Amino acid sequence: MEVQIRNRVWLETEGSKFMGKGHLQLLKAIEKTGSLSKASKETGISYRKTWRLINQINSLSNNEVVHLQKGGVGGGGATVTDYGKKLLSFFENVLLESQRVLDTQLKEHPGLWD
Amino acid sequence: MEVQIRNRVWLETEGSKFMGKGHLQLLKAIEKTGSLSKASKETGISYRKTWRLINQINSLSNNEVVHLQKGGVGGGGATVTDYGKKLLSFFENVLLESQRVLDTQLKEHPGLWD
DNA sequence: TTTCGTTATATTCACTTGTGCATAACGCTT
DNA sequence: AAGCGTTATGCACAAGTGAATATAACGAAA
Repeated sequence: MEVQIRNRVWLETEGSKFMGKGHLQLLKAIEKTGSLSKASKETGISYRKTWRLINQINSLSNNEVVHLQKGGVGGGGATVTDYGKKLLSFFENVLLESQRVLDTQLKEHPGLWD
Repeated sequence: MEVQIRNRVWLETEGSKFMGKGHLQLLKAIEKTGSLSKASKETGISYRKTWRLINQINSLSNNEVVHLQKGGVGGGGATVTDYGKKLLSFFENVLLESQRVLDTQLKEHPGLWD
């Protein structure tokens, strides 16, 4: 019996979801592409959801996480702020670390799945 | 800015969910009450879902986790097997430990939420 | 054979979540 | 002033999830 341990981690503030896996994917894709629409295609997440997630993380945070420009050269664009990059790095670390711990716990109990 | 870190942990086997938070609550309640219907009321989880979760964990596991008796004395009942108790104990530990690790990570990065 | 409380199962409804499509608003460039 | 690609937003639809309800099936005890 092959057992895997999975987890989902997210940050909350005042009961509202602040940052999760989707946010992380999008922040990375925005860094790479420079726009919400391209990040949407890159990740496979619909633009509707993309916009909602970025709007969420921006409005819940005291500091701006993604800077949005509507109109202008190239039609506009989106960039991850320095603060956003710190946040991204922190959360990515948390994800890796937590999964590592869980896998360890699993290995410490062999023979439980016979 | 008050930030909390949350997580959901579950076990999978062959792509199907095997055990999660709901299962854990129910196993505890079954130990206490001796029946699915009472465990359902105890936890506030609907009987439909209760039955489905227990059926899931039983059919995905090689060993019986909850022993179900349909009909008979008192109409029947449900008991957690010895194996089920081991499983319960393991998973409860994993939940506590993982939350502990996440909270630690959060504390290691003060000033990120100013 | 009847009774009892339980397990087992189908059906319907509401709620949530995400997609897809359409369209407006924007502001720099030409 | 026109064009462009982007952000911003509404609306209808589908899919998944769980609650509520009703009812059948079961088997030991009386």
